[in-house]
Amino acid sequence: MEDRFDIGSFDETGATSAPADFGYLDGLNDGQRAAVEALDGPVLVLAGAGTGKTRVLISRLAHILNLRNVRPWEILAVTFTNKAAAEMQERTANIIGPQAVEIKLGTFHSIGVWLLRRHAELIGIDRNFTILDTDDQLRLLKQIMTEEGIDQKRWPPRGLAAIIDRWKDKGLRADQVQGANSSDFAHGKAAALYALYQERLSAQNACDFGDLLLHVLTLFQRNPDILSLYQNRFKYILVDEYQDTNVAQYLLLRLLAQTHRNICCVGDDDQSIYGWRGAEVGNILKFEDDFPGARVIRLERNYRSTSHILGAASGLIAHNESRLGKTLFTEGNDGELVVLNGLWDGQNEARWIADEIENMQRKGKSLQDMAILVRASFQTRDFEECFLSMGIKYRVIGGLRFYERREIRDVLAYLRVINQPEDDLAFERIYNLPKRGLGEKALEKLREVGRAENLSLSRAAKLAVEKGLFKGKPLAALKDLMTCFDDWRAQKDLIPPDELVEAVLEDSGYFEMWRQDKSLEAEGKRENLKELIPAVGEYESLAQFLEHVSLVMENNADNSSDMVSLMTLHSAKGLEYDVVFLPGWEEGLFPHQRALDENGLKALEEERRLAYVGITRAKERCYISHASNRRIHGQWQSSLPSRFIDELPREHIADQSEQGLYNTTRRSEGFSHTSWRNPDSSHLAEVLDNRARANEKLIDNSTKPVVKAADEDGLAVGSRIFHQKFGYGRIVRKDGPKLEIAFEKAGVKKVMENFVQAA
DNA sequence: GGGACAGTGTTTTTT
DNA sequence: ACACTGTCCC
Repeated sequence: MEDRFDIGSFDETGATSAPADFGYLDGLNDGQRAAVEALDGPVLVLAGAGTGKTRVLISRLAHILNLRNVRPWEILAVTFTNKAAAEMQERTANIIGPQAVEIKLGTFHSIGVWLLRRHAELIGIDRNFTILDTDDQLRLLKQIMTEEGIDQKRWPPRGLAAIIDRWKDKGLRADQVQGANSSDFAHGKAAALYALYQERLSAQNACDFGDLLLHVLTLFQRNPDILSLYQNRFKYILVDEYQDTNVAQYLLLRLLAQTHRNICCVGDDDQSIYGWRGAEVGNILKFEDDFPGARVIRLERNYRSTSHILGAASGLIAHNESRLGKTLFTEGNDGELVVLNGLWDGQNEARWIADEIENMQRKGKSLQDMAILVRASFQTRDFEECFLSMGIKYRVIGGLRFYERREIRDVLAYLRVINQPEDDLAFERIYNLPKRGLGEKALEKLREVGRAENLSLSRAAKLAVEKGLFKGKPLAALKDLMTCFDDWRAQKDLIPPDELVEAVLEDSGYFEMWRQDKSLEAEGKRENLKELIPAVGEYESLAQFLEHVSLVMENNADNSSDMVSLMTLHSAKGLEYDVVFLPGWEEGLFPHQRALDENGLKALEEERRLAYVGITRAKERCYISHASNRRIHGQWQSSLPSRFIDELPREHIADQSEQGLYNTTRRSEGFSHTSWRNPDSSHLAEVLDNRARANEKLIDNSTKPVVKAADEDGLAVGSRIFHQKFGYGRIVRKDGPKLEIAFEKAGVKKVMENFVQAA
């Protein structure tokens, strides 16, 4: 497949000879049609949620091939996820036939790898370089920090990883951040550590994910001849989810589009939810400046949701200030109001949702058309417990992927060393796994040899054995391991990759290790290992398999049986369900306190977009809920309804909340919003002020004590109490351990007995 | 080299 | 609460 795309070798003779079929244009609305037909020049398609964006992209691909003298491989189509790429590939093939596979279509990263493997030598690495994932990246950084004597308690390696990632997202190489004030990490050593890290990566012939883009950028910037090859080749460029591009990706696109200027970016600024990992909404906001003369086409007709759902979502997102602004409309029916409910705690919330699910199921709705979308993954737990006990089938989407499991990563490390002897990280992972009596000392010796001879660990190991630097048990162990590697490498291109993996599992003693292990999880690990073999068998070579693994960490979601889906809001982007439940709309959780602490108003807007993404996933019914009490990190916490609830237009909402549990305006001075004082959040400050003022009123008429018989703890209706979070208040109602309390500052709330003390 | 213990940090996630 | 890390000691 690789070299079919070789520059210069392709056929320039003309466009498709078959008579053009324009069937894909049928049924497009005006906006969609305009977006499909505006073939030349820069085009920005602002495609709101559910407006048929993918259909437009695919029709556009077909239209280009039909009308312009262009071969499929002269079109570049970029997506963010493999899933999106696969979907586009498939749907395009349905329209234009087998030539669809010749379109250069993939994720930014897979296209980066493709380019890098062709021109690796120009940026100083070998074409069979290894792609490191986050885990390897972190281990390498830890090593470097240890060597540099940096206190990893004070400066967590994760922090450094994030700093470097953000630099790479911005398209900044180590030499471009020297002396950057960007970070006082480890007393300003971040830039130097970044440089060291890059040195180590090249020495190991490895790239991290950021490099897959940054190296290509460097390649293009330093080799104008290479750049122009691709500038000429790619006559049409299409970009999906443009709002998620980071600066490096944007720079790459801008370079590539320079010659033909036929670039079409499709995105929705209101669905930009990845700012925290370097995405720049700015890219979409300033498209017209970057590509002068750009046509901007808005897709505003929503085909997905009922008008109440759309109304609720639009009303909410209208509270964001930095947006291009779209007005989505639907010609579908009103449908049901968006249901809002406030509940006592997380369990009740789960129970209520479970009941609703069962109701709907009884009315004939299938489970696979329903989803529960949460802000943070720990929230799925209450639901899992509840569904398990009620016998509702569910599946959790996201979480640990197959290739991230420890036992799989261990085997992958073996395979990586076989494939690429320079891969020290992989070598370190397995040189003593299973235990073969090689410890820290042995590794240190190998490192020394490696440094002296400028060799990688696995090469140094071989040399050390030959030179007789080891004795006794370590010698035998190392010798044995080296013989194994020699054998495996010799066989690597002679036997199919699955057989090689089997050999590795047996010869290395790795599988045996789990056979010996009598612990509960060992069986599962063995199962996973066995599952790995046929998976590898699907590839032609070991190298191909490894590349697939590092780029396509697939979420093998089993779509076969009827289950409710549970996932985070982030992973729900791009999906749709008839019925969507959005639990946990509480201050602190959603919007997430930590996001607000770190990024203030900017984060608040991103959280709001996340809420918007959530609501717009729903086609027919949407349920939003919040709980007054929730256990977070083992600690019970009371919380207020999310400010996003206040922002939902009432005309689209059916509030089912119990009286007293839910009041929009219960915020006041002195608690919950103390932790973020952003000077430029005046708008916010105003909102908070309004809420506080409303609270004053509420307190006045809610503090009438009604005295009843005293309880054994002295907690009776009418008694004055103190609560950690809400301050002083008076009990107005009591139901076992559940108290309803009129707080002096916080308004009326339901609280558990054990959270208050008599005052 | 492994087991016991203390300490720590718990948003989101793709590539 | 809980899971994961690092450290200490045998």
